[in-house]
Formats: sequence, C-alpha cells, structure tokens
Amino acid sequence: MGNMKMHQLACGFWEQEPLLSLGCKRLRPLAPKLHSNSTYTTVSSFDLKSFIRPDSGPRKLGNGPSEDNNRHSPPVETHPGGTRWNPTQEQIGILEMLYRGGMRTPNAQQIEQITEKLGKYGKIEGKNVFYWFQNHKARERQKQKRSSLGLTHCPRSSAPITPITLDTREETMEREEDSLCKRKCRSWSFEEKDSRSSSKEDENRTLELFPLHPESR
Amino acid sequence: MGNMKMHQLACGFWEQEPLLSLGCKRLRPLAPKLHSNSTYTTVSSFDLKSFIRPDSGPRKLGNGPSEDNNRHSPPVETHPGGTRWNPTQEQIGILEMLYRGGMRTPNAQQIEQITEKLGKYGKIEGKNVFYWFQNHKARERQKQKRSSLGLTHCPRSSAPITPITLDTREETMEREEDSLCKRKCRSWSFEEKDSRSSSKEDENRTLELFPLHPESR
DNA sequence: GCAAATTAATGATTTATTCAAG
DNA sequence: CTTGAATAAATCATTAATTTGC
Repeated sequence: MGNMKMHQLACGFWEQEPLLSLGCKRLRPLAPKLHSNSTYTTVSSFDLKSFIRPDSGPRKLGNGPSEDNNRHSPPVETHPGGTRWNPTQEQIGILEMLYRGGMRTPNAQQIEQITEKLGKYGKIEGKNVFYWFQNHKARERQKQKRSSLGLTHCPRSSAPITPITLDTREETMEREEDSLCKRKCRSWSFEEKDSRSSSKEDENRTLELFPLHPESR
Repeated sequence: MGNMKMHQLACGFWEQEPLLSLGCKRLRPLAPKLHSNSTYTTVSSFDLKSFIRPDSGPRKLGNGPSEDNNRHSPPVETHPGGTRWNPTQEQIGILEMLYRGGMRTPNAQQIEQITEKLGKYGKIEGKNVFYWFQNHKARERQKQKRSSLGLTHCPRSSAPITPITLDTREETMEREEDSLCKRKCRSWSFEEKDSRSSSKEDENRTLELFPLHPESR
C-alpha cells in the first residue's frame, strides 16, 4: 500500500531537511504561499531539520474516491485508538448526574478523576469527558433556546412571568452556574505517547492531547 | 471567610457517596442505546467518595444568581505565580516562520517539538504554542478581513486596488490550506501536575491541560 | 427478519468572541 | 493597544437508530 497521499501535512517543514524554502513549493495545489520576499530574520540557530518528521504521513484524506462499497463489511476491527468514544450507559449516567449536579466545565483534577472512574465501565479518555461536557452544555443550551423560541409562539404567558417553579430551573436556569465557573484557568498537560499502547489501565491517566495523525487507515 | 459559597460547585457530587442509582434514570431522551454487551446495568460500585473533592471552594463569587451573568464573569483572580507566557523575540521569529511556512494547526508531535525547541529561548509550554497558532491564525484572518472591508469602503481612493493579482493570494487564500488540514484527529495528553512547580526545567515537557482550579482562592 | 439506505445523535475539531495581562 | 488565554458557537464526521425494500 503506497501511501502517496502525504501531500501537505504541516507543509513540508517537517519533511524537507535541507531546503526550507522551495521544498514545500508544490506540495500543495492551493495556496502556494511564497514567503520568499519576506526576510524574516534568521532565527539564529533554529535547525528545523532536527525536528523529527511524522513519518507516517497517512491521513486518509481524499477518502478513497472509488471505494465506498465497504459500508459494513470492514472488519470493524477497532484497533485501539481508531474509533471515537462510544459511551456506555453507565458512563453517560454518571456524566449526566454530574451535569445535573452542576458541573459544567470540570477542571483537570476533576476530569482526571471522572475519567478514572468511568474507565471502569469502558474505555475512555480525559478528552472524552472534556468534550462531553462541552457538547452537552452547548446542546442543552441550544435545546433550551429552541424551546424558548417555540414558546414565544404563544405569547399568552410568555413574558417575565414564569414565577419560576423550582422544577423548571433545572432545565432553564442552568446557564447561571456556568457563568459562575467562567474564566478559569486551564492548564495543559502534554506527553508524548503512542495511542496504540493507550489500553493499559486506569493507572495510567495519560491521555493524548493535541492533534496526532491517525496513522491507522 | 467561611466557605459557604460552595453551593453548587461540582455540586456535591464529589461529596455524596451512596446515592447514585436513581440519578441515571433519564439517561437519554432519545435513542436509548442499550449496550447488550455491557453486563453492568447499574453503575454499581461507582464510589464517588473516592474522588477527591476540590477542597477549595474555588470559584470566585458565590453570589450566584444575581446580576448580569454576562458572558465571562471575571474574577478569576490571577493565579498564584501564574503569569502568562511572554514570548521572546526568537520564539516569535520561529513561530512566524513556521506560520509562513504554512503551519496552521500543529499536531501533538509538532507542538511537542516546537515547544522543545522554543524552550531553548525561554520558558514555554505546549499550550502556548497551541494558542499562538490559534490566535495568530484568527488575527491574521480578521486583519485581512478588516483590510478588505476597508478597501471596499473607499474603493476609489487609497488602496492600490490590485484586483486580485496573484500576489494577494498569499494573504487571501490562506484559508485554503487550512481546509486541507482539516478534520484531523486530535489526541490529548493529560497528566496531573501542580502548576506551581511548573518552573522546573525545559527537560520537562509536561504542560498542564484542562482547567485546574486556582485553588489559591 | 435482514441489511442497505436514511435519518437522528452526538463525539471531535475548528472558528469566532471575549477577557484581561502587560 | 497588542495579544495570551479561555470559552462558546459553528461545523464536521462517525456512530446508532430508524426506516425501507426485499
């Protein structure tokens, strides 16, 4: 399988060892930026060449133009790290519980702990937890917005009214607490790691961060 | 200051131990997936108690429901000893070079390497690199947009016009390559770490991720 | 009953906005 | 004012439900 697809890929910088200007000239069909005239002051001794280049340039991109038939047949195989997180009932239950409990943007520690716990019910990573909260929050919000718009339809008692039954606040006032938690400081943790070996155990709470090419496919 | 503020705060979930079963009742409004393979039905032994709870009732405010919950409630006080990254000239030079080289959204490996390299010119973390590219990209874009708008304003006077000469593509078509790089897979890496001690060495390429409560407040 | 085709959810990324440090 | 940092909104992409034709 020759992977001749490695066209752009961070654009040459990681590939070209010696040349740095023309190397990526034709790599991309579009946007052939020429920075030649730009005289960026040489960053002294910054040898880009020493950067290791992502040898696996695979990126399936271009998604096989010819093959679309294999819909279900593919050995779903599910090699580690290929598919997206598919939460189990228990995991979702816990997450929703936490959400209802008021959690909106868990911090590092919390994510770590949640991940660790949820890991007992299925494979999961910190980013999944992180994303889940972001998505859930956003979607609850838009759901609510949509419904409020729908309610606007019947101006009957639309206004400020709504003496606010305590019941509703759970779904309607959710926003509040969010603003409370805002502007926190996010800290990042990064560690090189091969996604393959990610299936070790809960002990290892190292998840991957940053984009890393799939390299599988 | 009694920390009576911890009203919601992850809201008790980090405190209450036993209850947890009924919570997951309404798991999903739609599409209730039933994972047959999942034998566990009840969240069984999810002992939240083992979660450490954020002792610091962090979150500023407390006041909760009052006024303008404008988007970002601020009081995120300055983190203790946490100043923001202040890039050196060399660092910026390299980053800009990479940017001009076509890099827009470096992946994990790339960020790691860049960080490592830039670390030689001053303290830096992976997230700084990540953010730098995001911000630079966004700001170049809006700068360009502004300028194009400005040109539209007085098409007659100032601007040298130059109706789309190939030269402009450098600034105008920038977007293209981005689309090429799109839809990558991002991987996350997380490692518990105290931000205080972050000032160790360049050796340590561990950056923090995820929100971590200030805990100093 | 069953898969292929379609649709609905939702996980994962990117972009736009915002806040505040310097 | 510039720009690092953070979050929310918009978007893409993949999986599960659901429908449909046999």
